[in-house]
Amino acid sequence: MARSPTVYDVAQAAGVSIATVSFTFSRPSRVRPATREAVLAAARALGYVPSASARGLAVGRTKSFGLIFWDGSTPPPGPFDEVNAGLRHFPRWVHEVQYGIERAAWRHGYAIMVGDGDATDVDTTAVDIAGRVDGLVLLPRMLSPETLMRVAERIPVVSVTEGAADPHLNSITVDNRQGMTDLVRHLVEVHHIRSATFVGAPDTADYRARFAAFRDVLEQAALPALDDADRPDAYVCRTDADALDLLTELRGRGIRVPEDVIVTGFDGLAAGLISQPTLTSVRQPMYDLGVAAVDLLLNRIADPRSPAEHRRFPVELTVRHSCGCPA
Amino acid sequence: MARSPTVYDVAQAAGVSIATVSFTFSRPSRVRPATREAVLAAARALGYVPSASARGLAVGRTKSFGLIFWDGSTPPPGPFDEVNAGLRHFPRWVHEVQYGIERAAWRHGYAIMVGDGDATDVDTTAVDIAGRVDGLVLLPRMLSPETLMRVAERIPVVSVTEGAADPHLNSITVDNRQGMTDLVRHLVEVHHIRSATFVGAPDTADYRARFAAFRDVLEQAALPALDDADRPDAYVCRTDADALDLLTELRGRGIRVPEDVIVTGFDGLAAGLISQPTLTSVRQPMYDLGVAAVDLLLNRIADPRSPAEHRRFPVELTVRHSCGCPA
DNA sequence: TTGAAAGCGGTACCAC
DNA sequence: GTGGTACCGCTTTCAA
Repeated sequence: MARSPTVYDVAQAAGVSIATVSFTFSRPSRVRPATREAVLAAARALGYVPSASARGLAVGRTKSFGLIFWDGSTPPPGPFDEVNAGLRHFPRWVHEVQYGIERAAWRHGYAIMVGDGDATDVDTTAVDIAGRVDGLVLLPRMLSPETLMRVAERIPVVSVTEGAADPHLNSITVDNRQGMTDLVRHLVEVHHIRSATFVGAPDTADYRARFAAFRDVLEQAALPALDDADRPDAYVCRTDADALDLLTELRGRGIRVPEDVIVTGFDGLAAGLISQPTLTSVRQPMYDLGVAAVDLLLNRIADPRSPAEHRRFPVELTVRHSCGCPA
Repeated sequence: MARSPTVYDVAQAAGVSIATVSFTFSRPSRVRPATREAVLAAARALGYVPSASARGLAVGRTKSFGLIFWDGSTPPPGPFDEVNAGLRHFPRWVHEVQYGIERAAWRHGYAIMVGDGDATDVDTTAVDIAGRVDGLVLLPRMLSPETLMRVAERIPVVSVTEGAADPHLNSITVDNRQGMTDLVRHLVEVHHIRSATFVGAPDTADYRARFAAFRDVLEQAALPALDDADRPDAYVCRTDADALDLLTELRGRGIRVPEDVIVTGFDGLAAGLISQPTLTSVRQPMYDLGVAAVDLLLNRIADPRSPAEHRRFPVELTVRHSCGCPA
């Protein structure tokens, strides 16, 4: 790990100026073939690797987007594979969104810088990452409003699946209301439930929307929303993660799903495909959310004074066995 | 998106020099509380976001690791979710390794920069990413030897699951030989196969090791390794991806698995949990491979003159239904 | 405790 | 077509 060669070293070795070295890489046509060859040969011989920091500083762009990764799950201690049996920790919602972001960014020549949104001080992480990239994707429940504004003033920011409190911020959301409505109607009309309980704290915009839809459908059907004390006909969980946890708990208590009680999730995680029973849920188009996020970022970069965009994606009821439908 | 405030702006607003601003953030104890407050207030008021490019240039480190992502699958066109039904495209081997890398890196305060290894010119991508980070993780089958050496001369590099051709490069491998041996022995001893065919090109070190083990076990048992023309008792695939493709093809031809023929994979993808039939395979500890990769990188950074490390991980036979064992 | 100033490694404008 | 050079924004040594 000797000191890395720089443009200066390459220039000297090739007997040209650093400007010529720079041009050789940025606009090869502007430099005479013979000179170009000499520069490239010198670069190769020295093992020249351009410093992105220097370039970024000079041009003011980094050709990369940042992603503040938010997991929301306590990372498993111990051997991951064992703890993850049943796909409980991977892949989750974020991973699939991230994959969409990555592919979309790569297609446009951007790299992705992923920072830890589960760190104790997310705001610091966010500012740190923001300082390195040309645009930032935020996942739900992340930053303090002040940090958010601070970052958004510097680079384009898109918030995935959190209604934009501030209309100046780009956002991607999903149709939580429609998804939850479809789900609960299915339970009412097909499985004739007489009561239901909503499981999970409605503490983000997404979840509040889901809970509201849940409550509305029950009201329309004149059915009661029971609290945890009673055993309802159905537990409607705010996320798949909640639902999977509940399945485990119910099994421990000897309560059968779906025979004794119905359980449903929301998100469409892979784990719901292999759970016992398989999980009825509402599937979000996670990959596409990620792709759209990059799209908005690129739009803002192409035209910084364009207005903020807000896109809403449809979701899809996925009927499986935990609601009593055939597996 | 006005011009971003810099240390100069903050210094001016706070009535101090840029050195003091810098110290306020890097060594707060070195500056008098009153001064510190003034600087922080100014920074907050201006919405100061430090430029990582400038810092990186100044200190020569970026506190980030690079990952050249290699998928090996043709990215699905069209709506991803539909194409990915059955988890065929996500999550794959790389995704789980990546997750391990990310978590491990974050734990040590490093961000992860992910670049596209499926791009037409991987070498260029690699050099580009290498110029931005303090260490690089390479996934299988990636770079030309020249590029590899060039990059490795500049920053620590660890190659995941590719035997280190060059002993100077850190590497993580898995015990392909043992895994394949266990698998084929299972087929011979439990399912009494009389013949088998290896499916998939043995074009990397990993796969060559698997094929060698496959052949050796058959030889010891005095059994023939048939080529594709004949129908063997078992198709032993070099990867799960190959096996899943084969399952689809066989179903199309009306051939039943495992009744008519056995099919096995290698890797332990999630898709094998929900395939019809579920897939007998050999599971790699992907997450742990990622964690180990970061570990090696950190070791080299802590002591640049320490010798290259090579770690080999055990794998585990995962018996499911496609070999004829009970589902 | 604070400030002045010299880099860090590129880019790109302006001369020649 | 090529070279000289002034930045880009931050860190860090050295003096005050």
